[in-house]
Amino acid sequence: MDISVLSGSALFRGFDETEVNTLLGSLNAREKRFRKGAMIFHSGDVISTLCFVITGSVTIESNDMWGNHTILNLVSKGQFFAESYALLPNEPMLVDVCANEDCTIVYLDMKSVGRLDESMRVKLLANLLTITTRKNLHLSSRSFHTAPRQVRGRIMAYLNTVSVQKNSREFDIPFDRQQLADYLNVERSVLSNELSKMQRDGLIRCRKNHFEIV
Amino acid sequence: MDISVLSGSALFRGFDETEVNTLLGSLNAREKRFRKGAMIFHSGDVISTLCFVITGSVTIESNDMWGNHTILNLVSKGQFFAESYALLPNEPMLVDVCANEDCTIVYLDMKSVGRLDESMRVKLLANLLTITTRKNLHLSSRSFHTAPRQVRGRIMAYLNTVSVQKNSREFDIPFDRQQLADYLNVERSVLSNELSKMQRDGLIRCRKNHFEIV
DNA sequence: TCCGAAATGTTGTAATTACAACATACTTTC
DNA sequence: GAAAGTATGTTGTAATTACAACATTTCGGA
Repeated sequence: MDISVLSGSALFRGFDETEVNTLLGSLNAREKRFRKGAMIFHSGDVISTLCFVITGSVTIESNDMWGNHTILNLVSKGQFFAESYALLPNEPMLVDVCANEDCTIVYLDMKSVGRLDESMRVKLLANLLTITTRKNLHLSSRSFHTAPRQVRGRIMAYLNTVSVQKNSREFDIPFDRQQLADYLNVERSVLSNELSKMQRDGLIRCRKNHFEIV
Repeated sequence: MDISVLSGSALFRGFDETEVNTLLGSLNAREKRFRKGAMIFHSGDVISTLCFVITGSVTIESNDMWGNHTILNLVSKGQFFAESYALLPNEPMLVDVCANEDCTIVYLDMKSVGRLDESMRVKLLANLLTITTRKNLHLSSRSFHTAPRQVRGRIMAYLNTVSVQKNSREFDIPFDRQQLADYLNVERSVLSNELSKMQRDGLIRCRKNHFEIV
């Protein structure tokens, strides 16, 4: 198992290499690979493992019975997912998790946290708290992206956020057109159309998933 | 200060009355009252206090420069808010917090957590973790309510959630029409209109904020 | 390089929503 | 209890979006 990415993660901040190895053992760390498009978790699953993305990326999705397909979040290399369900035992998942590309996931069993000695537990809990708190802010950012009533406003809200994150007017986004549409809660064709108009209006330039804000 | 509500809260689970009093001192607990409609925090504020609703309720809102007004969450008596900003120092708030009705708020300074002795800190961190994790699930529930493309779908998604929470087909909701519209991200008049249609179609019955799913 | 599959772009029409304007009902205050 | 103010319901029109159908581009194998 490649522990370099893991030991640099927010969860193990403040732990040295030896401690990380001990923790990985205590938390019964397991690695698993998925092919692009594979389902990692299904809505309704009950889990107790925190998940870490070693390579690739996954999408958190809501798929309801009327065919509405919504992407709530994209989790990329070096980030965690399923914290909520790992830390609240018996809460069935309300979302699906899919491999957005070929990826490697490490599972960490949170039921074992109680058995750690107190000094390790304090540090781990503090790190977990930072992770869930940051995830909170991240989750609400989607609300800002879907808050504008019109498609153009949503696109701009999203692109602005990415631009600020990447600290540049030119950047790649992790979504293809269909995924961006599902994330912004609009029709794919309407999204394509609006992107064309925005280019004609000189607001942006884009080609595939590379964007530039003019 | 009325500590009975506080000591029964998720934050102080596992602490006895004496410990709660000690903690309230260590965390520099302060109480403040607000009139309905008052702004408790503004977007851009930097805070380090966890906030607890003793009486009344508050709304978490996003108000952008184009006049879009969106309600992200309603926090009622016995619940916490601003955890994310309290726990991540120097993160400026992205939302406004408003008094939804006359209310009493207790501020708890999270900068002081590091000074607690270890056994108390572990318990407090574990409780904070539960709070933020639950808040995570709660935040994503709004995504499910706004996922349907059409107004009727959003209304039903929301009413179903409330119905499940209250374990009854008949219940009150905490929003008036304008607020419900802002929460579901639709026009107020369209919402009113759709509610009328749904009553004519025999799906629901409602009067003011009392609803019944038929 | 060619083919087929998948992704993206374009267009037109039907359906839905936004918005404004107004009617009605309910509340609060004096 | 009347008046004023607020909340809710209704309606029509303009604007936007959904949806379907098809054109074009891109990308990976054969």
